[in-house]
Amino acid sequence: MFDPLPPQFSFPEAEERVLAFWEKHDIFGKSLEIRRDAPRFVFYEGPPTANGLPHPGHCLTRAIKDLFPRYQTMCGKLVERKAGWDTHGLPVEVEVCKELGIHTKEEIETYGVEKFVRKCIESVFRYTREWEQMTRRLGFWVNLEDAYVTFHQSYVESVWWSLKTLFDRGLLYQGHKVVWWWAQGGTALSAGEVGEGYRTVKDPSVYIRFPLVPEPRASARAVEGPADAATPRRRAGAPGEGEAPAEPPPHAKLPPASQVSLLVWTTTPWTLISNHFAAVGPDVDYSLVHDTTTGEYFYIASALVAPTAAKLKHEFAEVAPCKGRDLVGLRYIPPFDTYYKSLAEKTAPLKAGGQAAIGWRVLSADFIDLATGTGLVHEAPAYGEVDFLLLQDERQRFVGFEAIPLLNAVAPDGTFTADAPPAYRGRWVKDCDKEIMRELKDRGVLLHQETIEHEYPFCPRAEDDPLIQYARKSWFVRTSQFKEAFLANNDKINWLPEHIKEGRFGDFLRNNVDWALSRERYWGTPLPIWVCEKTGQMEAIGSLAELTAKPGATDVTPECPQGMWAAKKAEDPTIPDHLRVHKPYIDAWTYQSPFATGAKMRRVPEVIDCWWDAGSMPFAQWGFPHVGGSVQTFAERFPCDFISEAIDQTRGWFYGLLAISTLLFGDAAMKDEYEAMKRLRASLDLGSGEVTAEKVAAIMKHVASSPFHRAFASPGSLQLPEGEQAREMCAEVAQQLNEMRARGFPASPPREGCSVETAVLTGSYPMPYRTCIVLGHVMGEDALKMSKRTKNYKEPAFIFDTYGADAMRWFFFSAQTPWTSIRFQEANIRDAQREFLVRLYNVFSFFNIYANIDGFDVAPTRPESEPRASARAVPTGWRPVPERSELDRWIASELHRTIRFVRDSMDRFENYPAAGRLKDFVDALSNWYVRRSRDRFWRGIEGPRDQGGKGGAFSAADQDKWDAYNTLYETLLALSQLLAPFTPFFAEVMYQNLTGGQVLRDQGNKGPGDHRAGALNPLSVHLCDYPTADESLIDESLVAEMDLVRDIVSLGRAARTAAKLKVRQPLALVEIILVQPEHSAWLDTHRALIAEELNIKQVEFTTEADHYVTYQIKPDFKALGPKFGQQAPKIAAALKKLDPAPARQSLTTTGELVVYVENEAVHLTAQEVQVRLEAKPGWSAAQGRVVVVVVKTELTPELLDEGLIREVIHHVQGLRKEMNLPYEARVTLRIETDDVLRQVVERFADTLKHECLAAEIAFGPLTGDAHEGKVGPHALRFALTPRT
RNA sequence: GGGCUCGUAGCUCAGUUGGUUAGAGCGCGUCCCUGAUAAGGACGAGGUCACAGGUUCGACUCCUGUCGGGCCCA
Repeated sequence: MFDPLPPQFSFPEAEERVLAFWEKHDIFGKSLEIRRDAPRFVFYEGPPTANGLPHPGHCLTRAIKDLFPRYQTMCGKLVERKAGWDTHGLPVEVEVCKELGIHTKEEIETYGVEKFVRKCIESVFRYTREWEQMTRRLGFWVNLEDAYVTFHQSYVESVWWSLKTLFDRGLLYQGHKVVWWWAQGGTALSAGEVGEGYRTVKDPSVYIRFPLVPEPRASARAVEGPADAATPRRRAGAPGEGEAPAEPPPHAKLPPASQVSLLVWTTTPWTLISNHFAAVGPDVDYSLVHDTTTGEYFYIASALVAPTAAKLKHEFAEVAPCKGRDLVGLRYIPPFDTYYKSLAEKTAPLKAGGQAAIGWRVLSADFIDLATGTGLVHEAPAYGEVDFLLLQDERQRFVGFEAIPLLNAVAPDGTFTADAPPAYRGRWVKDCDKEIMRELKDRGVLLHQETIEHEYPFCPRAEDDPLIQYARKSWFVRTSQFKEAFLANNDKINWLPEHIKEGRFGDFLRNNVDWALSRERYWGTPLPIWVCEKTGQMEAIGSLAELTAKPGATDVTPECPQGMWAAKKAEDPTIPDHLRVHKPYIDAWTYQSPFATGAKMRRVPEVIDCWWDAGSMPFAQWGFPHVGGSVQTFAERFPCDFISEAIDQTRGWFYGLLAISTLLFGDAAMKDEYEAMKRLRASLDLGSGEVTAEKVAAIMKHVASSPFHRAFASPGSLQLPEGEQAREMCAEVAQQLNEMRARGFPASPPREGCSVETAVLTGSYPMPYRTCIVLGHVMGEDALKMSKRTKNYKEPAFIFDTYGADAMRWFFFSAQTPWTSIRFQEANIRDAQREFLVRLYNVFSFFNIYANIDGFDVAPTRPESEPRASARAVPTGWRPVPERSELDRWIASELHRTIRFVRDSMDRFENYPAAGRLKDFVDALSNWYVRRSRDRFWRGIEGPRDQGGKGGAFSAADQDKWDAYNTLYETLLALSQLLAPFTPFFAEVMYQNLTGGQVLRDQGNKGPGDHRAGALNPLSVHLCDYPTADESLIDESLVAEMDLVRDIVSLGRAARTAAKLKVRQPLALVEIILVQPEHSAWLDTHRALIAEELNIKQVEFTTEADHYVTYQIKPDFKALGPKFGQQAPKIAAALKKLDPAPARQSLTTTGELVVYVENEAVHLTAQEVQVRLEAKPGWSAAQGRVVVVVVKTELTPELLDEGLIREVIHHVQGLRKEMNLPYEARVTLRIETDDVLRQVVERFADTLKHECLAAEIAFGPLTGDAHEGKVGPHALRFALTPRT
């Protein structure tokens, strides 16, 4: 007995029961426990921020993140799922500021950094409860209790370890970065904030003369390598070598005394004071023009000569054209001598040899815009990002990176410094624009000024404050050095969709610039660098313990003589301990400088980019390497097998993971480590010096802190000294190494026993993740971005309550590939549920109802003591599938084909094809297997139920019935397991019901629950193994034949429709014409089935039916094309001309066909052509690829009468339903109609009585309410009276 | 402005190394079933595969350009 299903099944209610069941029995925990010793499938959780509410996009991410771990678990892997939370960063600070009603850094300082940071820590978990509810309700199994949190001390210290490692390897450096700067507030703004504040404003637009230095070209440019000079910035997309070499600039031919200038354009006159270079596009066309008004000469972009002349109201006569690259290297006099007066003659050595001036030269740039201006651009690198990058590229050409200074006459508060001319010092730069223009005009440098309107950003908090681009000191990680390693790692990642690898992500990697790490903010991982107050020398610190162990380390401040942390903690014991490693507490720590006596080391003020936090999670989630056991824990779980996030993470988390892992664990890291080891050995003098326990301990300590030695080095490579103690330590290390290798670390293990050196040479790239599914964005109902304001999407909770989590999950998995951007429409979710879950429920419910009616049971029918082949229960009438009927063998074939397909797809992380296949299978089960099997389920039972087993005492009819039950039962049980990763709730409901489990019964559903199968099955479907395809049950030809029958039936119906003959009208004959005779023998045995489905009395098969059809011989291009190439269309033409009947004859008898192309015989095989059939006109026929179905449309009086009676039955049954009569209610039927129909009814009275459960049929005029209908040409009035 | 990506039926989306009849669901129309029943099913109409060139014997598919949407970066 199966627990009866509730009359009104509610998916959301059932899901709540399932959740309670899972929690009560800790099914998630058990699913890990049963795989405790299994190989790992490693999953990394990309940490979300909990200071915003979860929306449908997060549901998609979490659904995908749940699907594959569940699948892999059922496939026998251990899939730990540690949750994580991203807690640092500007968004958190912004939220807190909103709450406090403040927004500047100054206001934060006034409010108090300590109080502010404590507000931040409260804010980050504001919506934790909502996140946890969503996660639980969606069925995302993840370990929330043991989540990693980026602000936790162990996490921060782990991040510190990574930064210290990089600092010690010289990969962390200080430089400049141009940011959008709010000068009045003294802070940089994020891209998002800048985007908020754009307004249309009027700004000056000025044309300035940069006179060329009147010295001979030879001396001016001799130091410049022309090819080098013509190489634009690397972002330009690689012109460079192979390009036309630069020509001498045309003005060289002018008389020596000629006045030649660059004509330059800018909209920020205040930046001219810090002018450093001029830029041209190397491939842009320029012209040397003669200003006939003044007699001087200008360089100007050819395309802009005319508009500029018009503006200046000068006449320009073109003298000679040239390319931008010809101008590169020319020197000029800037409009202000701020820096020029002292630095004009300064040169610095080039890497390529020789010297070059450190400024006021023409550079080549790729950002020259010919829409406005003059095509020559003034460069003040401190005030523009592209300008600054141009400077960085120029610096690369010099021996010392700092050989060229950054010229900057503006203070962070936006006023001119002492470097600027006295008139402007101390004044807000934008206020000086007018005076600067007047001065330049007076000096004759400014040729023209006007105003333009354009979009310019303002501070979104202080609307009158325009932002400026401004270079700030910043810390960088030298990621650009690792570009090749990034690309090599990227190559090993399985990206879905594939184009991410070479497209968006590969592209980003190829254009890699150094990671700007630091942020001048408060709530983030503090940058662990301490600076000597005297010498400026620096040290990185890897942990709090390391810091406090430094000589003279203390956090005593004037306000806190007993130490800041102790004081604050005493003041308020509720301060979370994790804050010890945060601002402002960490800033209090100082220690003795190792660089200068009596000097102190103080921390730099910055915190770091929170993307570095997130990208560090592979090791930081374990507190690696400080926390005990974390080295091994990490090594066993790196790299991971699977991550998934939305596409916006390409440059965020996906990049962070890859970059940080490559920097820390890549071959360059190993090489550095190898060198460090060598240095350590040398310093300990192991070669000849005395071996002491201290020396061994020093080496072992080093080894212990190094993941590379643990993972890559063999004890031999350490060249440890001899001795009992050393040997023991070696053995210990060796054992650990072997264990880690056994668990698959590193990703590509070097040969057994090879040294670090060999590992470096063989190259072992630690990509942090093997497979990454990049999700599309979830859009609102209107295909626009989801917006809280317009409310264009339904809340997840609403979907859960209305349709359930399975409906949402199934929609995500089955409606589109995961990288398609999804429209989150309620209707789509409802449809997805109806076409799959509801359909499956109907089949499930069908089984449940009739299995209980017939007493089908899966309880063991033999004594427990009797040995069984398997631990499975033996259900009523069970026998092996091959002994069952064809239909059973067919659905078993389909089931196992489906299992095979779903496994293949899921192993490749392709949920969409897998879901599609499951959908098709459920469709086949519902619309063919159950439909065709109904009679078997409904047939009455002849003998007792408890026979069977060996000796099979069932009658053939009973056995067939039990076969049907067993087949449907086994199919549904397998389906519940197949679906478990996709729709874990409904899968559990099915499984529990089928195995006598508890989910439904716990809720007070009545039902005896008397079968014992449950005891033999795992407690939950999620503790089962994923089904494995049994190839022996797959009968491919049966599948093909059944497809053919379904095709034939479908075509037959189409033929009927075409002839306007409804299925209710019986017909005499259907002719089925096959292209190939191969299946006809099998089809012959299925005449009855086809006859029944089509309501046609006689079914005939033939391959020769020339009077119904014509033949067509068509080329099969897939075979012909590669073989005949250009001849293919000619062969096609020849085939078209062929007489098809004899051609077909030739093919069937000789298997060959000869056509003539340009008088040459071409021999074609049967595989190279396709024979098609086409019905001749006048027959009602429908054609498929290999079959034509022709229906005989002739209606005899007998057939017509049968049709009429079916019509009458249809009407009566309709009325029964309308009257809500119980299925078994017997009725009296009264009919009023003409004589003809009456005679028909009388003739078929028995059929009518049987079909309509009519005990009596009465004829005569009807009074009162009678129903009316039309039966063919006859009018019909009728009424029903239930009999008691 | 640059990079990536998408554009296929009224709507939402598939389309597997290029092969000549481009698919599904919804919606629509016609019909069937009435013992899964506030369900279920069949059939049909509907497409210049955004546009324009090119490569090829052959292009929805590959290349170039244009137009339009999205994302990221300027």
